[in-house]
Amino acid sequence: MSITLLKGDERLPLYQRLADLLRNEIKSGARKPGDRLPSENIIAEDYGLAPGTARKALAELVNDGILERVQGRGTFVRRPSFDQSLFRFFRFRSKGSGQEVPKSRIRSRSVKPFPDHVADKLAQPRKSDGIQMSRLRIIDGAPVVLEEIWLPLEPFRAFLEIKTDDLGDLLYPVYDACCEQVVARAEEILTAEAAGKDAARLLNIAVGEPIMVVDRLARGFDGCPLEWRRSRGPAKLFHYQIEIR
Amino acid sequence: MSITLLKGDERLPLYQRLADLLRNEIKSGARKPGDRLPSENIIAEDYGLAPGTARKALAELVNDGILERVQGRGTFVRRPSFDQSLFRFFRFRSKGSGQEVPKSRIRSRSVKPFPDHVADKLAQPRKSDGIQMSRLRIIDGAPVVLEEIWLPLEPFRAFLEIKTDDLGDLLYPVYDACCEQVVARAEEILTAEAAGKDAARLLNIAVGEPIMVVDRLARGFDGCPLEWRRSRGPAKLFHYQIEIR
DNA sequence: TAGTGGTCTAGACCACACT
DNA sequence: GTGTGGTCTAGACCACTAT
Repeated sequence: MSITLLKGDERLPLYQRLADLLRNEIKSGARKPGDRLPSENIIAEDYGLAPGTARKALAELVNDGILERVQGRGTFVRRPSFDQSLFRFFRFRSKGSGQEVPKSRIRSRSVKPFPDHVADKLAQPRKSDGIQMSRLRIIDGAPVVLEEIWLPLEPFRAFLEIKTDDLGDLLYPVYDACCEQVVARAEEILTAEAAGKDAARLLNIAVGEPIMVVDRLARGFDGCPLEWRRSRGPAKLFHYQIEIR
Repeated sequence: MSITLLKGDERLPLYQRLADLLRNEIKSGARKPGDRLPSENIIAEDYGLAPGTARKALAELVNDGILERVQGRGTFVRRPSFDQSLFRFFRFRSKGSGQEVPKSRIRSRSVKPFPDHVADKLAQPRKSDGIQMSRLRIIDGAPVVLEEIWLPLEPFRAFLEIKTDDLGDLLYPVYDACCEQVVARAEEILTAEAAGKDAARLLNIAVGEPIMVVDRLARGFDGCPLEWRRSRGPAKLFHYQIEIR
């Protein structure tokens, strides 16, 4: 057997070391979403492993949701999907079907100083300027979610040049197209609070009614924070279900 | 190669059919939590498979959280743990550490007719009698969660004989000990509402303050519903976090 | 037809737990 | 020491995709 070409802790199994290596290549951006990886035989050959060992490493990454394998086509770096976002538990379905993206109405977009808690999340200096946006998401003409979005000025300066009319209902593709920033993952936190005056008016509910609050911090491949947003919707529209085994 | 001894859809791979078979044995109660399975070699032999194939089936069940494997000891049916319950996102930690089970104060226990929505969940006839219990969970002397619990009269009649003082802070072990009912899994649903008069008084918050509501339907191995409970706590103590990849 | 991943086999060797 | 699961190898054959 040839010498192992994998670095890392020698006590770890080979398939682990290979998985870590590939994970890092993806994190660092050396491999981007949609890229095809070499076949398992090629990978195995390259690192002096048996195909089964390479296969096990790939299986682990598939399990982590980082890779996707399609029989006959190859192994691909998975594009992040927000299918599991807490957001989808707001029960907006346009009458009948489900699944659609709610329409957005942009209420404002401007450059102003970050609130301290946002600056901290985005790893920006306190009191420095950022881009703030406020949107209302609407289904069948009824407001369902109010969003406050913050971006660092760099690298999102080009985002300010885009006409509001050209912003669709999804922002992440715009970040990619105009600023070459790709959201790779995110953390979400769910809390609840009583509706304040402004939120109540915009969401068309009574002051003091409970609302669900979802804070999301979106990150790039390198883990660098890209966007912070807070989404608020009436609690009566929210319904989150999990399984315990 | 010997004939396959596995039933099921012949188009499915062998490891899938074996996994399905074992899953059913566990669901039906033929194998109970804590039971040790035969070694992978024995299983492989029994069904005329290669060890690697049996291994893959077992790996799948480990991934599903149904089995647990310990090197040198064997493969075991996993006991359900409520580590992932939404419940743990109520931020009660006794000063300092975390992790403890909050103390319970039983407020009442009696036999009365199910509310319709509870009867439906527990698959009992509407208007029939059930066991109702109300508890307050307490940390450091402060009330944190109010619970309403419903059980079907059968098979829980023996539960009524137990002295309140003998009920600890955890109920599921009691169900097992006195009624031979084991909770195998559960579904939880999270919503929020404004505190009513009673809840506010018991939880020591203002009327109208938002509270988080977790409904849980616990089931036995056969999927039969065993217990329904609704837990309510102040939203300000609740903080739920997820990762999106 | 060539190349990919998916299934399955049949072993060798190691680390760990019991007793 | 014996038996368990964990790692790793080296292949065969199949199903699917692209050309």
